[in-house]
Amino acid sequence: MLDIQLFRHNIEETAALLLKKGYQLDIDKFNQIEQTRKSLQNEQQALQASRNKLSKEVGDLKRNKQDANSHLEELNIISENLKNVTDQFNSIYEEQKQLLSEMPNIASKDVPNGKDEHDNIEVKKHGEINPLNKESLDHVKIGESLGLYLSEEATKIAQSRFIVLKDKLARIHRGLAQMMLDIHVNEHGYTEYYVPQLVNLKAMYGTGQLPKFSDDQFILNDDNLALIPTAEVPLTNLVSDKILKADELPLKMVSHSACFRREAGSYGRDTRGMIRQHQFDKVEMVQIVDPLNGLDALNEMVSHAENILKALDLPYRVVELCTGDLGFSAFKTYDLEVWLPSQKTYREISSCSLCTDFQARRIKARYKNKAGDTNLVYTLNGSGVAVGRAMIALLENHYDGKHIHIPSALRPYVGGKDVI
RNA sequence: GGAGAGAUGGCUGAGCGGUCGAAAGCGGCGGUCUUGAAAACCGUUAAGGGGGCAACUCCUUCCAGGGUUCGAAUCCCUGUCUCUCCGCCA
Repeated sequence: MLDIQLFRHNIEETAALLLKKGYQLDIDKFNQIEQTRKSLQNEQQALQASRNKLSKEVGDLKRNKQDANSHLEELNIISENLKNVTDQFNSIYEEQKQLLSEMPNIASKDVPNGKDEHDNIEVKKHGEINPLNKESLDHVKIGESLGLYLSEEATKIAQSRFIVLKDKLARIHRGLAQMMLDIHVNEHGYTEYYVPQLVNLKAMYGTGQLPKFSDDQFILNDDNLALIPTAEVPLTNLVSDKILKADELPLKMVSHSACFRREAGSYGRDTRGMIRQHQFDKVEMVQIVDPLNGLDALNEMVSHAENILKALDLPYRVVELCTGDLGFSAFKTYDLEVWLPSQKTYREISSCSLCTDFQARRIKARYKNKAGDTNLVYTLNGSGVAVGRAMIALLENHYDGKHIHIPSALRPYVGGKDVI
């Protein structure tokens, strides 16, 4: 959620910033709501003040055994008015809140302008594109030829966009997640968490998945719970309603979880293979930081994700997302894209975002600085990295026609073998 | 699933329908003392919002939502969560 002060003082400028994120603000409507809110609130508070004052006097009179009837009459009138005004205020206040909660975060000034992913800027390339996989077989062919990739079975017991992995492939998948966790914990200073993969709707609202993107979520309406689309949701909400001490920051958390997405808007995209699934595993990093350190933390987080790809010996590039491709809560985002020989292109495998105080305001995550002031924290999240896609990239880049070559960093996690 | 108890500030915890935004302790901050620190002592310290250039001032908040009342942390109802006991169970 954006700071409402942005709309009170610089609504034109704010509207322009929102437009870059693809949100069209109706300035007149907003101003009108704001004005109504203001006058109703003033009226309500004036009535409350006189009610409080008179009620106090009633107490005094009664204690002195004096007559309070004239006060009581006046109070009846005030009560009636107050009830009226309060109803009106509540409804306009709700309307304003609803409006604000559906607005995206604004982008950093230095984020490149653009419409969609084609306007993203490549900022870095790493690794040589010279895969062992000379025929550019895709992961489905490789997995099936090994007899370890069971898509029909998955469809039988679930639906399309689910997968069953068997034996060595399941082992690689598990090993990848464990390797990533160990690197983040041992080398990058994160604390590992195990978190609920169903969360309440308040938590989903807190990180920005609701109310606007309910179509993308699996929601269990009978239980008021949702399957998490990313561990960012439970991890970030860990600090909701908290006032942290300055020296507790930064908080660096990491978790391996399954992620569930309905992929409502992506019919027909990536239907082959396990690029885009309803259920996939991800190792997620979340940082809660002092606002002064937001950008440094973002750069650091990107390097943490990069280290995973380096450890796996995978060619990748880093792109900065343009304004039109930034997520709802993001202020600035870098994606890591890994080379997929079968598609002859780089595909997203990690996304690291600085969300400034956008989520913090929703979840009331604050910290007290040395001077004793209470302020909102900044939140960041990044994949470190998507496990399924890492496995795909590993298969496609390190398959020599017969075996999958295991990078040395991963070997301890898959039984020590250098080929599988 | 059944029975009972509870939810109060950063934390622990007291609280009679009005003098309660709320005792006390811890913690934080400032000071005295000290070469420095600790201890001791003194002071101070909730959050959110409205109005005002400002000094300041007003409103809201004691789990959430309703209700009773001139007035609710306190009384009533509903919900959520926590704890204890019983049942079931990976």
